[in-house]
Amino acid sequence: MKALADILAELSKGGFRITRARRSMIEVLIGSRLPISAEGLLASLIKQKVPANKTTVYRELTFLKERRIVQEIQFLHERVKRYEVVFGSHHHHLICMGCKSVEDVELDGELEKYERDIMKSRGFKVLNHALEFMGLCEACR
Amino acid sequence: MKALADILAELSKGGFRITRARRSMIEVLIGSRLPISAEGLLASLIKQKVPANKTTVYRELTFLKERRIVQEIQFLHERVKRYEVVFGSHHHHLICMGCKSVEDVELDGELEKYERDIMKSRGFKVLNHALEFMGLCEACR
DNA sequence: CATATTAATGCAACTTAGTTGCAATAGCAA
DNA sequence: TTGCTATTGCAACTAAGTTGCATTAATATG
Ligand SMILES: [Mn+2]
Ligand SMILES: [Mn+2]
Ligand SMILES: [Zn+2]
Ligand SMILES: [Zn+2]
Repeated sequence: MKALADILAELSKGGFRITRARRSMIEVLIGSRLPISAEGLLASLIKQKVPANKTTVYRELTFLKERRIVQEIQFLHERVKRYEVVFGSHHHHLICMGCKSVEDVELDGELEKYERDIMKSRGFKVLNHALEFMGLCEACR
Repeated sequence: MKALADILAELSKGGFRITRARRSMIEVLIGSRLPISAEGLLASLIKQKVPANKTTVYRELTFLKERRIVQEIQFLHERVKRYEVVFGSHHHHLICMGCKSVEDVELDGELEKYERDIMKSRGFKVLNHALEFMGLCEACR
């Protein structure tokens, strides 16, 4: 779990400014348990009395994506994009259709086996993948 | 691979009308190698001199989805939805980042093992999943 | 064939999610 | 304190899809 101070220091070193909006957005992203949408992020800022604007939010998300500080996620059953802080390792999501909660899962070592099979049998070189599981969490079953 | 005549017969039996637009849309969907977008579908119809309209295309796609004749696919790297005729079995896609081609892959027996693991270790019951692989096809490597 | 019923269509106006140009503002190094 | 320029806000725009409503056209029936 990346700390706010580290991220800010890294940006500062890169010649970028630490504005109120930037700091607050990163705070909200770090504090958000489930991946958050641009709209949700904006609502969070406004609730915290941080003056912010739709355009700023989208531009800042683009900025943070470019720097690999956040990653964009498109859940299959939603039209909006969501964003989460990039942790060390690549992971996937378990999405509860009951309560809409989202949990992380890691199972990449195993997927790599498929990717080798795909290479062998089809000549297709997998560089990336997207996987999400929809279902019911323990509480909702 | 489902045949046009079968689909039309089934719809006719259900009390639905076989219109020029409906027939042509199903034809285009059957004939399209890679999943096609609403816009692409409309362009196809117009090229074939089938009078059609954006609204009709979207409404027909909704109709065909409800009847499980086509399925909607959201590729992660695109904003538009795509549609393909539903073949017998559930499958996934290999998307070439070079030439944008799309190939089908089936590997579901194996994913079920993960889903059982997820159930055991997290109490999360997987009901559905989405998986796509991005990379380079044989020709583009 | 003629005709009634109603499924399907076309148009325009609307919505949602995100983008862009540009002038104004504000971090921060000096 | 000041200058440079990164960042912001606003309004206008775009892309993808949706909706209400009046009109048209499949098709069942006589
Ligand atoms: Mn996550
Ligand atoms: Mn397919
Ligand atoms: Zn739940
Ligand atoms: Zn290719």
